[in-house]
Amino acid sequence: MTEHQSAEDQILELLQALNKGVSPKFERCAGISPTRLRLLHELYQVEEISQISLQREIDIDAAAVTRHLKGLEESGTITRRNNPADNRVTLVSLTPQGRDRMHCYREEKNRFINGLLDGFDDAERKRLTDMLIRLQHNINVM
Amino acid sequence: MTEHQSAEDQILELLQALNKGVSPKFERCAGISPTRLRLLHELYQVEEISQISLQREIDIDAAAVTRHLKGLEESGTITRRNNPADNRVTLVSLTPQGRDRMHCYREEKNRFINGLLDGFDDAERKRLTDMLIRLQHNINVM
DNA sequence: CCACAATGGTTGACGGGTCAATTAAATAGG
DNA sequence: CCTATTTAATTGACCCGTCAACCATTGTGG
Repeated sequence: MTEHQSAEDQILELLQALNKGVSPKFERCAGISPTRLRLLHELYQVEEISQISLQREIDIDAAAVTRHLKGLEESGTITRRNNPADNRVTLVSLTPQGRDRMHCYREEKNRFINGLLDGFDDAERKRLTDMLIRLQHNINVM
Repeated sequence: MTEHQSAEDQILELLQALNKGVSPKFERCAGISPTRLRLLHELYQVEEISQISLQREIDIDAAAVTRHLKGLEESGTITRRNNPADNRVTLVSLTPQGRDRMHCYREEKNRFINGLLDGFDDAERKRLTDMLIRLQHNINVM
């Protein structure tokens, strides 16, 4: 059967290899893990947000959110308090230092992305984005 | 500064989301994790191979290799023995049952990839592959 | 009003990857 | 030859994600 497998085959492995490369490199460049930066990015655009909303934005497990926030709280990047109107929810917000740090992070992130997309013109960036979206869609319907 | 960030920004998150989707879905479809299948795939094309060569092919940590092989050995998929010519290296090979199982796995993998690339014609598949390779390259030189 | 569901969050255990330290074997060089 | 270095593999500790169990709180319907 499909013996020209190599071409398509490669794509799966490329995706895996790519991700294996991207995250550590990003962390080394930006000084923060991609996931944590996404958390902070959400917080940055908002005064205060419940943990559950945060989780739904970021789309990772609630347990992972809890643990990241615990770390970020200890490092003085965020604060948490109970929602007086509903004692189940905890509200999260950036501390002033957290907001400060975001400026560096954003720059590093832009630098990183530009490096990653080096040699891609606008049209290619768009094509790449479209393809990734289509792949994502295909996975979702599987 | 870069305020049209959204386009490029998206790519990082798309890559992350994609990988988050691909691995579990693959495992659910194929009944084995992508990494383990890659290990078995290497073993499939060879009579016997040292752990270190295997590791270099797959490009994961030696510790991870050890643990995967331990699991695969317990499930009767592979066997290991010492290289009599060099007692440091252990030689790994598929058991007959392991070879059998690979037939199913390969089919499932092809099915999965076809699903993933649904709607991509040959030209697009090639373009995608090329782009992924370029991204990988960009990361490596960062 | 009260029992029962639903919701938000935390915790523990597990899989999968990393790195660092350790062990055993082989190889080199004085 | 014997020490010193390199090499292959293993182990332990850690990070990050998942799932499942649990707790507290809130909402709901008889």
